[in-house]
Amino acid sequence: MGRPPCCDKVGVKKGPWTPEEDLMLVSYVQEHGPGNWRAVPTNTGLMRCSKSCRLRWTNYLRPGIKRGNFTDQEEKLIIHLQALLGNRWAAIASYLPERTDNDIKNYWNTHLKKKLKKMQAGEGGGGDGDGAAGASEGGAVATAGAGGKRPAVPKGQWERRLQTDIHTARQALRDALSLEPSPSASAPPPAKVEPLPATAPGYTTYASSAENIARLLEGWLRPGSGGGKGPEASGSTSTTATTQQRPQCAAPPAFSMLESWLLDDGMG
DNA sequence: AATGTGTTCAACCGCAGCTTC
DNA sequence: AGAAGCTGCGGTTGAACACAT
Repeated sequence: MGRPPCCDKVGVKKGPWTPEEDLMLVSYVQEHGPGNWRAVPTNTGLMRCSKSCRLRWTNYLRPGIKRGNFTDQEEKLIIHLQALLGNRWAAIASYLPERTDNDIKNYWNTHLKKKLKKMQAGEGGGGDGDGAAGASEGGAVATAGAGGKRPAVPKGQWERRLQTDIHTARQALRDALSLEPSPSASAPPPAKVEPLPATAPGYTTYASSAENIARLLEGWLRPGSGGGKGPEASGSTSTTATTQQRPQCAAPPAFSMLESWLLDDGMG
């Protein structure tokens, strides 16, 4: 088992993707749908390993990805979910369909960790105005299992645990929102973040071209649009098993929708 | 203006689970 | 039933950028 053979091959390109490579990947996925990554380098002529292609697609090129600053609500949701689920970024990302697990992970490591530490220090460890702050360290370990790798939960139990997770997440979100009533419930969804302005930090011409590629796909993405091969196709091609399937290319629901889903008592 | 330090984030690595043969 | 291959995940790294001195 172990590493896919492709990663051992010499001549496999590494490092940042070029716009040309992005274009090749995007057009391939557009034609065949995501999945069967093993075939991508062969069929596209990309000198990348399948893993790299998949990563590039899911983290950057996949349509529907929101880039730029996290909103307060997203931040809050992440904090709570992290406290509940631990470092299971993919699971957390499934609650934020517009964000990638990598993004969330990075945001957690660079912003939220520090923020929570500060908050804890400021509160002298007592108050727990957020509730999640305290749980974020210990709780994470407890839930995520040793080492943070996928928990060794037997099949079936995993599903049940996921349901519990969802339930707990709802509870937490409800708590979070009741602690600090957000305007979003009735107000326009705050999640709509404009593409980074060209002056924004971290914005490069390269990023802009990738974004353009993603934009090109918007039409293809739209359900019912002529293209045909869209998210649905991806759903069918991707592996069937996992119970925590991310809503991969599905047109991302508005954040308020997600909230209402989480808060919806009737479900489950 | 030049240099040093800190921050951010895209990408890589290795492991583990699932599927296929 | 077992081995091999593929995919997905989380941790980590390092280059690029921003800010401070």
